[in-house]
Amino acid sequence: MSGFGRPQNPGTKIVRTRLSDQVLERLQERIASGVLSPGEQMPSERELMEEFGVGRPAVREAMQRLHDAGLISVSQGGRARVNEIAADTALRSMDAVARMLISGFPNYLDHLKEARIRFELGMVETAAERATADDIAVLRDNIEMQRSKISSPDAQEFIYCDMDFHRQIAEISGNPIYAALSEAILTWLSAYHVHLLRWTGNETTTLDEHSAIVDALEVGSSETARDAMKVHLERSSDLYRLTE
Amino acid sequence: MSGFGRPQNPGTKIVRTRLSDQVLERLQERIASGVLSPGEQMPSERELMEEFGVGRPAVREAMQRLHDAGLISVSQGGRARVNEIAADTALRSMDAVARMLISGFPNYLDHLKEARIRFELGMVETAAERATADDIAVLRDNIEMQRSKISSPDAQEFIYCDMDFHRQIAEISGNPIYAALSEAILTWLSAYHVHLLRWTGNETTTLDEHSAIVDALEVGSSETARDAMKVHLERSSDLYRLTE
DNA sequence: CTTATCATCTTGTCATACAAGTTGATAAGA
DNA sequence: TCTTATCAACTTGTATGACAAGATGATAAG
Repeated sequence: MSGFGRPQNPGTKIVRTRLSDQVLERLQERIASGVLSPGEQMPSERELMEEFGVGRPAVREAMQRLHDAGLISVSQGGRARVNEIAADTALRSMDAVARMLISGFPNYLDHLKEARIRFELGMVETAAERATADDIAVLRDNIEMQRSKISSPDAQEFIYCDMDFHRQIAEISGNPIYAALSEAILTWLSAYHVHLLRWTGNETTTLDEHSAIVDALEVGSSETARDAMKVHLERSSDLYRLTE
Repeated sequence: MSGFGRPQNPGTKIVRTRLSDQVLERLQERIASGVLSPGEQMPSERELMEEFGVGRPAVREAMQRLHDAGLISVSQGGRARVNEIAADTALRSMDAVARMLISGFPNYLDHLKEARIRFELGMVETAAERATADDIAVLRDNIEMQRSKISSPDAQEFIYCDMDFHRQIAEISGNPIYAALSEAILTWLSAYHVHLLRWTGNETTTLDEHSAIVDALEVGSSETARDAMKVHLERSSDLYRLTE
């Protein structure tokens, strides 16, 4: 758990930088600095290996890592394209590890649930400060939409509306980090509860709680919104469970 | 922004799965299921290419991606070792993208600052519920340590103590996700303020605010701790700035 | 028993070759 | 002239062989 922001002590062993590391660094620089702007720009592997004076594996591995990080899209036959970077790009790159963490250590699911509650409480406070009349209308529409799905043949439709509700609050907050993080957390949590969740009998309770939250957002009261969200999340939190 | 938790429509175009993708998936399965436990277990590339019936590039690229995700450690000459997975493993894999996001879009620094404040507020509430007498003692020690660094020749020593204070609160919360996220956010933020920060004249104010937070933690009052942390963060927030 | 040497295994890198997909130009047809 | 089909030239995906460089453990010398 040694902080990785610290300047390294002069006694640490030197790191062997592989060629692909250096190529990766150069390419990252170009993308970060905008020399390679989002679109169709990426040079071919042959051009890059000639330019950097390295073999194809070095270039190839660097490109592979850029692809894994979500910075570029590569497809057979065509040149690689630089993606436009966003907050969800970063989170997507840790998706696999996060899933392994949750499935490998069940208590991480509890930690994630706890973090999610705190996160949503903070988010709804921010949303309360910035919600416009249009935002309120969108949320009210969503509630009605969800109400219409109560007796839907596909039970998951109801849950998708629920997720959309929280997604919309994330957008209202105006912070793209919130939006991306909310999306990611919902994805990870839903991977472990969707298929065993019924909600039978709690649908109207959920809708009432959502309405209370929107009411608080409408009058711009952070405290009320936070309290309403807290009630909502702590009740429904029990629905996310690995076993039992 | 299409939700990636949704089941894919049956009309979407099929994905060409590369060989390295399949190898990666198999290896990820083995690590997640514990067949490959943390330690020295990883088979050599030759063994894997023979076992899976693919060429070395496919195996190699898969191993490379495992390395980038932080799941294994590879070194020239020796076999790859499986790392023990933790929350910071996941966050480290998005480090590069996060930095590009902040440096490329300056307003993301503001978004991150906002998110950090909300995050610390939630974290300190949790910490207030769980802090033990020993935890309080550690925090008090840290404050004294930081006080001794006020007139240190190296101004950054003071800041490192400050970061440690927040790091310790993260640990007290008992949630490893908080600890890892706190660490990561501090790292990203400090990359953009450490070198231009003076704090001259504010050192004692900082220490007083820290003391107020610890006092609240000691009596286990979430609300008081939250308020104290809010005062502290909103005052010092102005110190993080790209320009000006 | 300690230490130095070395054979062997490993990953890092390169070069070449071919398969498979994409793209744009060219030629045939309407 | 416009549309369409064909194809040549790129591109990435993959396999193979080769050599360099580091790590490891056994062996031999002291």
